[in-house]
This record gives sequence, C-alpha cells and structure tokens, in this order.
Amino acid sequence: MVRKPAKSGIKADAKVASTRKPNMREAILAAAEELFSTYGFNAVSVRDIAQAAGANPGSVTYHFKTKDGLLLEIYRRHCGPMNRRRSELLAAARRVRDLQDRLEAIVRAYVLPAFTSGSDLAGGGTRFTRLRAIMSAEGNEVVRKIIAQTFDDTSHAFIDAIHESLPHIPRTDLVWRGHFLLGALYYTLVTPERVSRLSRGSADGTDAGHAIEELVCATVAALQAAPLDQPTPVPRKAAGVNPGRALT
Amino acid sequence: MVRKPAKSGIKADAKVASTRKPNMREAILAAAEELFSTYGFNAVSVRDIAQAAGANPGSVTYHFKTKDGLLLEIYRRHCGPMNRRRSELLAAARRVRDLQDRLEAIVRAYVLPAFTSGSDLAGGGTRFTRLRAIMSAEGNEVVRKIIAQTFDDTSHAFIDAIHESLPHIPRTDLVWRGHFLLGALYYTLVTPERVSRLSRGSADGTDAGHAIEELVCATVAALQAAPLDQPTPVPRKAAGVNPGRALT
DNA sequence: ACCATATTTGTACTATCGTCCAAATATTCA
DNA sequence: TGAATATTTGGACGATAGTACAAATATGGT
Repeated sequence: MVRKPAKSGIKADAKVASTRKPNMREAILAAAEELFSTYGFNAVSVRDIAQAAGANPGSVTYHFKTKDGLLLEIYRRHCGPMNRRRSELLAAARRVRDLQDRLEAIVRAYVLPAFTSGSDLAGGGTRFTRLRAIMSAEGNEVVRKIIAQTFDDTSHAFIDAIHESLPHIPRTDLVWRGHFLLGALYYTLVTPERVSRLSRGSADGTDAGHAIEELVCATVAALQAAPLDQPTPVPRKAAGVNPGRALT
Repeated sequence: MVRKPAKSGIKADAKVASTRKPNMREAILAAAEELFSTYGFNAVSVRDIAQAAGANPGSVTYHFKTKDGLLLEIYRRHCGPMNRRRSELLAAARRVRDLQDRLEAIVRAYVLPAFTSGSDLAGGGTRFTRLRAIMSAEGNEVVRKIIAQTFDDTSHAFIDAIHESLPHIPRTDLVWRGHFLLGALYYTLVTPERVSRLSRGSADGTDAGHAIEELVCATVAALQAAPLDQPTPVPRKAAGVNPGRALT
C-alpha cells in the first residue's frame, strides 16, 4: 500500500475499556475488505490489514491461513446474501404485468443488490462490488473460480428473464448488453469522481441512488435496441434506434 | 507476477545473429506494456519486465529511472496518437448530415481508436486500452494525473458533440451515459472470456470487431433514452423507453 | 480453581521488491 | 584509430513481502 491515511483514531490506546477483543476475526475481515476495495489486492499487505484491524499479523494467518484465503472468505461472506437478494427481486420482477415495467424491474433487480446488499455494515454492498470490480481487473485466480461458480447461474437467470421480455432479440446480443451493464456498474464504483469532474459539478458520481437511476435508464434503452443483424426490424414500436454503419 | 508462461522462445540464445541490440529501450517498453496490461502494474516487477525484454534490470532503471517513470512513458507514447485519431474521426463525424447517423459516427469515433490506435504494433490499441482499464481500477497516482490532463479535453469534446445531436437531453445525463460507455469498453477488454462463457460459445468476447458493433449499437440507444426527469418527453419519435420507477 | 482449548503475540525465516552503483562493454564522432 | 559518450552488466543495498512457529495469554466448561 502506498497511501497512509493517518490511522483511524477511534481505536483508542487499548487498556482503558475492555473493548479490546469482541471479535478479532470480524475486525480483520472488515479491515481487509475496506483496504482491498480501495487499493486493490496486490497493493495491500497482510501487515497493513493487521494494523488497520488492531491485530497482530500472525492472527491473520491463524484465522485465514493465507492472504488468498482471506480474500476467499470475504467473497463467501457476500456472494450468498447478494445472490439471494437478487433472486428475490428477480422473482418479484417477473411478476410485473406490463412488459416495459417488467424489463426495468429486472434490470433494477440486478443492479440494486450490488449497491445495498452487504450482510450488516452500511455501504457493505457498494464496498464489496467495488472489490469485485478491482479484482476483475487484477485477475486473481482464486476469485476467477468463485466468480464462475457463484455468479454465472445468477447471470444466466437474468439473461433468460430479459430474453423473455425481449424475445425478438437474440440471446447473444443480450449477453453483450448485460456485460456492458456490469462494466458500467463496476466503472462507476471504481471511478465515481470522473463523473463529478466531467459534469463540472452538476452531477455527483458518489451518489449511489442517482447512479442506479442513470444506469437502469441507460441499460433498459440499450437492451431494447434493435439487434445488430436486422437493419430495421421494428418489433412493436420503438424508433429506428440502430445502424447505418456510417463512417469508415 | 505469479504466472510463468514458459518464456517466449523466439528470442533465441543470442550469439547466432547480430540481432542483439537494435533498440533495448523499445523492447523494454513493449515488454512492460504487455505485462502491465495483462497482470496489472502492482503484480509485475521490474525484473519480470527486464527478463521478458531480454535486458538487465539495471537497464530499466537507466532508461526510465523508476517503475512509475516507465509507466508514464508508456502513457506518453499512446495518448498523443490516440487522441489525435479521435479528434480526426470526431471532426469527420460532425460533418455527417443525418442526425441519427451522426450520433452513431460520433460514438464510433470514440470507440474505434481505443481498439486500433497504437503507433505501430498490431493490437497496440487494444493493449493500451486494457492497460488503462486495469490502471483505473488499481488507482496509480501517476496515471491519475496524466489521465485528467490528457483525456478530459477529448471527453468534453465528445460530450459536446453528442449534446449537439441530442440537445433535448441534459448534459449531465450524457456525461453519465458516456461514462457507462467507457466502463463497458474497459470491462470488455479486461474480461472478454466472460462473454464467451455466458453466451455458451455463440459469441466471442475477444472479437474486437464484433465487440465494437455491439458497443456502438447499445450506446447509441442508451444515449437516446429519455432523460431521468421527464417521464415521457418524446423528442421526435422514439418509444417510451424510460421510467415508471417500478419495484421497491 | 483447574485444565483443555482457542487465540494472540513476537519473532524469524526466506524470497523478492525497487533502486543504486561501479565496472565492463558498445557506440559515436573527431 | 582513439577519446568521449552511451549503454549494459552484475552485484549489492535496505525495505518489505507472505508465512511459519513457539511461547504467552485469554477463554470456557467442570
């Protein structure tokens, strides 16, 4: 790690109260999650985590064996609740009558848990999703495994649900557009200040609520776009939103 | 670095020909770019780079002083040509008569150089953009500076051009949607195999040409979506693509 | 209070990190 | 060619990495 944010301050000098060891394992997990999601996995050392948690480096090894094991446990903590929440919201979304509303509900069911899940802590969902974003770029092997076997089922369920609402669009296109959604979501969590900067202050990239609305709105429109092959299919109504292949 | 891809093989055992030192500085730059864009900045050591370039670790220090300096030089190499290409394509796109075609041309002008720029080497554009994606997640300080002072002007130019084609949509929304475009672009370059996996083989995430088409199509549709505030403005035609705020 | 167990501590090990430097070698130009 | 310069080499430095382990301490059941 490079930056040193001057320590917390609240942790006290010990001794005073008996608040020393309520649950060190949890403290380590929380510290690791915060540091990993901020600086990335490779840039944070086990010693950084131990210090932030007020623990001894040896304790990290004791509880999680290796640094990879610590990362794995963080994923285990969040994947279950997040996917459960997604399934619940997806099931509710499927019951929406109006096709247009249903599509939006499905997208919202995918996006919302990424911001709000997190078992208990405030901002837990955002933090974990930011971690996932960073890990997808750094490319850890442990993560690649757990991602493929934990999130792919959910992703397929969402793609299927979307395909039901938009049967005239090939599944392949929907996979691409869902992929773009995840990329946009990740990037927004990783670089929110860019939005504030480019909008010259008229937008706040860190405002999760507004980010969700923008993301849902843009994604619903993207999903409904005419597929690549057909020049102007016009499924029901919808303006000619697509090609022409101009330029080059 | 963790993975060891068993070395190149082509580099030969030296001695045979006089192909030993055409330009070591360039070889180091190329090796660093390849490794950084694959494993990330933090995961690659100066020694990894030197070995991949067939150079001595000391040579890296000699030519670039520090590891950060090496990264900086890679950015300097690519930012100029890429932004120049973008400006050219943007100027051409602005001259397109039809508003719909013009919008698509503008988006294409933004996306294309990210895949094809790169001064000389094949795949140079893709590699550098993948590097930018990884660096945006890892959050290097050197990069943050050069990004803000090199790409923001171009980004503003594109947002302005888009705003001209879609004057009824608030600039703020266009900033968000342009942000999503970049996130989707980055994610596609960083995790292309996810598309292949989720589409069960019916799509190839590494096919840059197809990725561009999908990205442009989805983005054009997203840009045209009705803005958040107005429930159903219907600028010219375009179906009610937006809200309802269903669920939750 | 006692013992068995769980946890924490402090330290040490080896490996590798980025960077430095003096000596060796290659290159360039008068 | 010979001197000046540019580059490469190999080794070294201190710092820090992940992990292991024995000793110290806290905890919970009886």
